[in-house]
Formats: sequence, structure tokens, C-alpha cells
Amino acid sequence: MLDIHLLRANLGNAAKELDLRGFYLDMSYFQKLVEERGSVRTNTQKLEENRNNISGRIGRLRVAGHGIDDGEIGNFLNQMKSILAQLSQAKVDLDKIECELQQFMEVIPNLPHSTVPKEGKNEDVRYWGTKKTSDSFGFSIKDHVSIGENLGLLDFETATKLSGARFSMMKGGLARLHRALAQFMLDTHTIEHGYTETYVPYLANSESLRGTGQLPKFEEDLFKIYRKKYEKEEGETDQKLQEENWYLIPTSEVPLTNSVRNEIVPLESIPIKLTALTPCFRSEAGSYGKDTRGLIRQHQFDKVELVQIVHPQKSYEALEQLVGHAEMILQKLELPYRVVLLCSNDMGFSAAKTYDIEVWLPAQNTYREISSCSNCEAFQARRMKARFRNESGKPELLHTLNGSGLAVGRCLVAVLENYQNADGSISIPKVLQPYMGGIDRLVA
RNA sequence: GGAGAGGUGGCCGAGUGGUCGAAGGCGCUCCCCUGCUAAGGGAGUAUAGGCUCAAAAGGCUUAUCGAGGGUUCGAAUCCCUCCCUCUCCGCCA
Repeated sequence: MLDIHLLRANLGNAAKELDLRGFYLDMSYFQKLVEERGSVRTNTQKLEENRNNISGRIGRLRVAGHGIDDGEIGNFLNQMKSILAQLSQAKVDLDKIECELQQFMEVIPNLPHSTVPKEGKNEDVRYWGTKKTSDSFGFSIKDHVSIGENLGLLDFETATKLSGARFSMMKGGLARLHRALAQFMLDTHTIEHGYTETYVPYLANSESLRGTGQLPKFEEDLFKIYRKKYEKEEGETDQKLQEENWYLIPTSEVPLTNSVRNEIVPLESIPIKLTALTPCFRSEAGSYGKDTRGLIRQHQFDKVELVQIVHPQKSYEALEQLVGHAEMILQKLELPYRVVLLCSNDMGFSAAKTYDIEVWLPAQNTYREISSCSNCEAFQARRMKARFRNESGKPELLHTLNGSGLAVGRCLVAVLENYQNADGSISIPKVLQPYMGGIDRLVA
């Protein structure tokens, strides 16, 4: 959520910047709401002040021994009638306007940082490694689906039987390779990059999803969980299905970042650096026909997430480091990649600045997103009321960052395609061999 | 799932309708006192808003005692719903 005071003070500019993100900000509606709220609120508070005042006087008279039918008290009670009538109306009005304003604010995306390209074009920041093509392989390359299926270790048909489209099943060495990748990533981030390994719930409540910005705007991207809670009343045969507002996490950013929701953390406990390996669940609504083949776009995939919760003055420094941490995984795996700075209209809802890391996929002859690293500044912190006690002892909003470090399934795709051999076998990257019981090849 | 007990400020803990945003203690900050230390004395010490002020300071004010409703002129206190914690029993990976 944006700072309402700042938004008000820079309304025109904000509207322009949001326009670059494809968001139309209704300035006059906003101004109307804010002004209306001001007057309704002042009015309400005046009435409350009156009420408290008279109530206190009655209290003091009662304590002094005056009866409830005392004339003076009766007089006060009379005055109170009209105050209370006005107050109840005022509260209804205030509630309504605050609700409207909240709804308005909650769906506005974050403002892009000044270094974010505005021309609608992503910027290549750097390239790493030498990309391999069919020429450099010296044989006709296969995509990860053929490789996995030929090995007999990747099985979409059975997964479809079990669940449906966009699920997968892996077996044997491939399943182990998948696990090895995740373990390797976790170990690297905890041992070398200083993150704290975290185990988190895979079901999150709506407050958490709201905190990181998935709700209320992107509910259709999520899987929602209903838990049956039966309420039986005497003589009633109907059972009411009560909704339990849980969602399958679309990323562990949700539980990790929300760990500081409604907290004021002490200055000395930041930066907080957390990592977790979790499954991620995405409904992929509206992506019919995209990446239907293979492991690229699934309803369920594993991801090692990096989250940093930092001092506002340190967040851009932290973003560069965080990208570096994610890159390190690809470097150790010796997978070619590039880093891309996203332009404002490609960024996610909560981000102020985002770098994508794209790994080279020879079979597609292209770079594909494998990590997205964002600084959300105070956008999520404001929604979450996540604060720290600053140098002068005052509570101040934190900055939050998150990035994939990395998406395990897509990383597996990259390994399969980049490490394939002419005979259909897969070489195991050196850094993964200790996680694979020392073997250096996956063969049919 | 059944039975019971609870959820109050950074922490402990009092408070069952009225000068309560909340006694007391601990902790913390500042000051005083004291050769040093220990002890002692005093003041301060929640969060988010609004108004005031050139700004800061300050002042005034509203809300918040797990959450949300209700009763009442007035609720931490009474009633209802929900959430959470603890104890015992049952069930279970």
C-alpha cells in the first residue's frame, strides 16, 4: 500500500508513474474520499469527545452519591440522547468512507523506483557463462520433456491421471536430482549467504496474503482451501459449510515476509534474512495455452525463497546482494544466465524494483525466467504494519525484499537441457554430485 | 472431539460498571545523591490517528486491555460469536 499522505502530496506525479504500470489512478475520486473522510472523522471525534465528557460528569456525580434520578444527571442524560443519535450515524458514515478508501488504496500497485526503466523495455544488466546451442553440443538437442521421458524418469501421464493438467511426477534419479538441487540451494544460502533456514506453513490466512499483496486483487491466481465446519442446531438437518479462509501459498515469500506482520522489531535484530524450501501453488488462471508442455508452468512447484527484512536505508544495497545470492546458484551449477532489470509495466504489484534472472535453455534457444528479485520498499510493510524501532526509538516501517533462489523445477529443466549428452544421459553438475551419492550421470 | 482454566502495557501482575490508557513490581532512559561499587531519591517510559504549531518541542483530542458485535449515559470489567494459549481425557501421523 502506498503512503496516503505522500500520495496526496504528489498526486499528479504518482498518477503518471502508475500510468506507466498500466494502472489508472482516479485522482478526483481519491481526493473526494480523503476530504470526505477528514470532515466525517472530525465530526465523529467531536461527538465522542462530548459523549466522554458528559459521561465523566455523570460518573463523578454518581461517585459523589447523587442518585440516578437526580435533576442534574437527568439533564445530562437528555443532552446525551441527541449526541448518541448523531454519533451512531456519524460512525456509520465514517465506517463506510474508511472502507471505500481502504479498498481504493489496496489495489494500487507500488510506485517504481527512479532507476526503473520507463520506456516499456527491460534492460539487460549482465550476462554470465557461455550459452550452448545445437552447434556446440554437436548433436541434435532434446528438450527436457523428451530427455526425462526417454530416461523413464519423468511422467506427465500418470500425474495427469492423479490430478490433471499441469502436474508432474518424477522418479528415481530425476526425483533425487530435484531434491539435490533444493538441498544444494538451501545449503548455499544458509552456509555461505547467511540466511536462516525456515520451515513454514503451506496454508496461509487471508491477512497474510493481503500483507504481501496477493489479495485482494489476485485471488484468481490462488488455490483456496475450504474446511468443513459443521454447525448443527437442534431440529435442524441442514449443515452449514463455513468457510475457513486459507490459501495454498503461491510462494514462501508469503509466510516468510508475514513473519513480521504487526511487529515492531528491535533495531539490532535487522536485517532479517530468511530462506525456505516450500512447494508453491498457482492456479495459472488465464494462462491457457502458455507453456503447456513440460515443467515450466505447473500448478505445483518447489522453490527456495530468499527474504530480507531490512532498514529502509539499506534496501537497495540488499537488493543487489540478494540478486547476487540467487546468481551464485547458477554460477555454481555452471548454467549460463542473464540478469534483466524489469521496466515498470513488467513488475509485480508490490515491487518498486525487480531484477529477473533468466537461465539459458538450449532446446528453446532462449533465456527463461528462473528467479525474480524485488525490493518492495515499505509497500508490504505498510500493509502488514511491520516496523522496527529506529535509531531515535520511534517505530518506523521496514523494507521487505524477496527473490527466488531459485525455482527448483525450472532449475531442473535447465540442468537437463544444458547437461544432456548425445546418448540421452545426463551429466550431474559437480556441485550436485555429493548430494547424489557421488554419481556423475543419470542413464536410462 | 469432550471437560475445565485463561488471554491486560517491553515483561510480571492488579483491576467485576464510573474521575482507568489502566495500581504495584521488574526492566529501560534521564536527573539527583553517594570516594568507587552496592544501596537510595526524583522524573519519564505503548501504538495509530486528528486538531493546534512556520517547524521541532509542547498542548488538546479520538481509538485500542486477543478479534468482532451487543447491553449501558458510561465497559478491561456484563452478554454473544469467533480466534488463540494452557491442563486433563479421548483420537491420531
